[in-house]
Amino acid sequence: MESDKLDSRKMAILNAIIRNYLETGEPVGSRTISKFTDLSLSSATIRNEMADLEELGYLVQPHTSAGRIPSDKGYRLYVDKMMEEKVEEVNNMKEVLDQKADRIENLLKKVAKLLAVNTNYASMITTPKYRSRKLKFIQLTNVDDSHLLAIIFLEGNIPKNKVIDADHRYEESVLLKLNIVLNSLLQDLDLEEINMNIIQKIKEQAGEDSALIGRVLDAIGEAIREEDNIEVYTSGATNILNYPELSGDDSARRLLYTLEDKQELAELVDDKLSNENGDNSGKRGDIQVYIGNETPIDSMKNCSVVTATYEIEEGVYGKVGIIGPKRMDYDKVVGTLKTLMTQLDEIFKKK
Amino acid sequence: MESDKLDSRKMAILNAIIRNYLETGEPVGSRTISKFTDLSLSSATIRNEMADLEELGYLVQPHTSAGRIPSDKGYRLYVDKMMEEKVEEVNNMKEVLDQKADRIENLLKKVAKLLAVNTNYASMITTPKYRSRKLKFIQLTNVDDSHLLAIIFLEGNIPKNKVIDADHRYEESVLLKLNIVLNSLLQDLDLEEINMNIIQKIKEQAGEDSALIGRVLDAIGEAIREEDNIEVYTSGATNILNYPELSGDDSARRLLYTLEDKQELAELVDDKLSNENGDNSGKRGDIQVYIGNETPIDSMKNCSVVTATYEIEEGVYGKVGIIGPKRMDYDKVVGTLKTLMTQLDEIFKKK
DNA sequence: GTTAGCACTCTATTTGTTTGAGTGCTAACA
DNA sequence: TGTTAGCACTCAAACAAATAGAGTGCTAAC
Repeated sequence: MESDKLDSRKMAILNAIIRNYLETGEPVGSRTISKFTDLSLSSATIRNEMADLEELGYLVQPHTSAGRIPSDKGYRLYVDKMMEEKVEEVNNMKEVLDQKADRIENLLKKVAKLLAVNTNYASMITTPKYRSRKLKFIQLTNVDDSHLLAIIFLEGNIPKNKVIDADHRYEESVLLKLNIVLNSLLQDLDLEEINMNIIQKIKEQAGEDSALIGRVLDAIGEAIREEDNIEVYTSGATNILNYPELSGDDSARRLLYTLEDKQELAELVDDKLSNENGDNSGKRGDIQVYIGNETPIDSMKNCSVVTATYEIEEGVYGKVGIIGPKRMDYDKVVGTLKTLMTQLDEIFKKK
Repeated sequence: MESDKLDSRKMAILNAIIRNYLETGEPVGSRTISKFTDLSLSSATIRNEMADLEELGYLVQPHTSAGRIPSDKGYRLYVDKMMEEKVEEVNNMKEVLDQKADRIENLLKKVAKLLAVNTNYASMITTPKYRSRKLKFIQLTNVDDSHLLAIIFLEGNIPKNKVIDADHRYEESVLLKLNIVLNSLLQDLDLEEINMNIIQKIKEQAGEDSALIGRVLDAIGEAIREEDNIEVYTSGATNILNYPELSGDDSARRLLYTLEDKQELAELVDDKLSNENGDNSGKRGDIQVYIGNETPIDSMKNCSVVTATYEIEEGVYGKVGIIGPKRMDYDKVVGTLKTLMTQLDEIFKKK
């Protein structure tokens, strides 16, 4: 039994086969490789080598009289050892990202679209995940006779508005007092730290207006939870339909379905793609490639998924991903993501 | 030449054909109708009638030796004259709509999903369109040494936050003064009414802080424009793939594409579906049915689109739509939309 | 006006045939 | 011993012909 290590000729042949298949999408035969490469070997020799490569699990034959196509293992080897990382120019990246995006959401949506347009695959991007948001600052203001507005600033300078029902109009002086009480006791706390003890203190200090406090705390809770909720934006989902190997069976349908239900997708991505902090993932700038069955998301088992982690500030990460057929242009996708990461880094540092 | 008016037997036959076709999706033949109805006519007679109906343009024959299917004109007659409007129960509607939805967006998203799940077609819903938003109230607050927060209340009690760059920290008293100036001069104005004249006045009264005023006004402009922007939420787009008559050619692909690009879709819906205020549309509770080519949106020409207009408050409308194959279950869809409209009305009145 | 009957049309399905790409194996070669 | 030419073999895809079945239109009789 041969060792699992491939000699350089086998490597060259495998490389040629995969490159050819990525381009054409057709099973590639011995004759093609014989001409296509400068190894100057006859098709017969290639055939022997191909048979070996198949036995070793790097290639697969769709049927007896067809050429070979790469197996997942083959792709894996290609991605790990053979891929040439060229730096990818990304069309319009500069213009798109330089537009002022007041809200991070809008920036993320743009990024997703940019990726989809540039690669012709589907893309997705999550909002960044904070460990747990802390309250930075809260302010109550009169709106009308029966409503107050709570402006809630969370860690990361994110303002949230919550309208609160009130039984009557509050005097400015009362609001001022409440604001001071709330801020002095709640500042820099996250949800877990706001316990009964603290709540009790606030209510005491608030005196007769303690009824309102409950509603204010609810509003804070809501605001924090909302912001903690990871969201996912996708783009180019319909690009998937361009790849016959996916639209043939109902892979494409299932994939589109997953991409459409953002709620579920967010959970999947959060659970499955971000979870493996142990090994290689999670470090900024790193790119992960999931090939076929390696993908932890069921409906993407017939695809490859390439993800990257962006860092918006110390310790606050989000995920970007590109989903395409297994025969995706890995060089390009990885290059594109790397370029994007660099650009995003610059943008976030500036802030 | 016969009159275009159909006698009651022709009506009955056409009705039977359409109903049958809606169910099965297969061209329906004379024999089927002969048995299916209680007209007790032989297939030969039906055949003669069918030939007439075809000549009159209500039916179409895909090919010589096939049964007939309804033409757009046939569907139109069906929708106008034959449809039986049963009141549709909508699954879970109560539960879903009763959940407190603090933001109108969330309610709309839920409605879209509800419709898609209940009908098995695709659904879309726009945010309501205000004529032009007026400013109700603005308040500036210190955030830190180089930023202010502008809380901008628009007509309809919509709070918007804008963070404004500041060169230094402003004294509370200064902010108080600015707030008063801004509110006294800008209250209840829309974008068009905020003209150079007014801007000049504000700057005068603001004195040395007039530099800031420009940025504040920009923020107001942005807030109003953002809120004026119609957005569209969709759901169940992938349901489209369940209908072979659409996924056969690339209708489905084009439709999915349209539904994915919310930006473009919003414009289309706004332009084309809301535009015809002249005739029947736009009145609350009215249902419009666009069959095939009647649809003003290109990528939906092979579909039928059923829309309704909801009213969130006096004069403020939005559109809901259901997109499905031409052989959609019109009775059900119209019924569902009507039920929904009633429910929404209740919700909005409560507010 | 209605209907039975029949010839006719056209699609969809099946079956068989051909073509061509590609393989594996063997035997000869350097 | 590794490489190659040659050949028999396999299989999917493309094409063609045959068949079955659903449905029609028309005619003639009721």
